[in-house]
Amino acid sequence: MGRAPCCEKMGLKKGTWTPEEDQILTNHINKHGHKNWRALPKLAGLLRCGKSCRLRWMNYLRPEIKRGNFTKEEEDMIIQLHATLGNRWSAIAATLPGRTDNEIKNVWHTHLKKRLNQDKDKDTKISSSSHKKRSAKVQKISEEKKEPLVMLSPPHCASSDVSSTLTTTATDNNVPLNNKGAAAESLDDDFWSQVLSSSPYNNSDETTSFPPNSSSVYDNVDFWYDVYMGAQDLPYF
DNA sequence: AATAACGTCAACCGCCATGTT
DNA sequence: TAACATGGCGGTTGACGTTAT
Repeated sequence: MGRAPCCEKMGLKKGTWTPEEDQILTNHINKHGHKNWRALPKLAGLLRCGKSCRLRWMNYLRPEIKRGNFTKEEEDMIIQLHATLGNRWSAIAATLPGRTDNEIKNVWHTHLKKRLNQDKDKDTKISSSSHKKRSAKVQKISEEKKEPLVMLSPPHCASSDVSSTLTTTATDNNVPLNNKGAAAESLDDDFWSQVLSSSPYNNSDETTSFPPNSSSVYDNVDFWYDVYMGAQDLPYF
């Protein structure tokens, strides 16, 4: 037997969502949550397939979604994480609260790829001082890595810790939280173990938080930068 | 003013992983 | 354990807005 189609094609609306549809979906989810996406449109009275509803909610309607342009810090973080994670947009999104994988993917394709190419062109012409700084930083990291490493096992470094630290912004009990945390959890344990063991933030002090506590995600850019730089030393990449 | 070219972004599609029966 | 259902992810598309000619 073949796989069941995602949704009934007949009679279901496609394309841009109207404000009315948004309102209906938002009201329904605020009231009942979204335990079953496939059943949701019928229950809410929407002529959309469940997948479409889920996408609309996840990428646009969730209250924790941050709209507006990406900051320089966010863009830098995306570039750095992309170098490490590749096109694992959901994993990258897990580190940027309020940003969706779709949004990050779009920004990457529209802005950042270009920016990277430009930077690359510049780099081939000038050896920048920032590069030297980074090299010095990497060297420092390498030196620190000579110390015995204590591998953080997932239960300790726990991607769930990552997700809770980085993505938990909603508090409405009726509304299931953004599941992007699960995306972070989906990262290979091996990956995080390797990256973290390479990171200067890895030490035997179990009280060290991951990432370090800070008032905003932007304060963590250095943290992710260091994780990234550490990861670059891994043969895996 | 017209329109072609380009950029942006919301949304769709198909596949895969995981959960359930 | 197999079959199926569902959620989630990444790639891609197409509509729309903006800029250049």
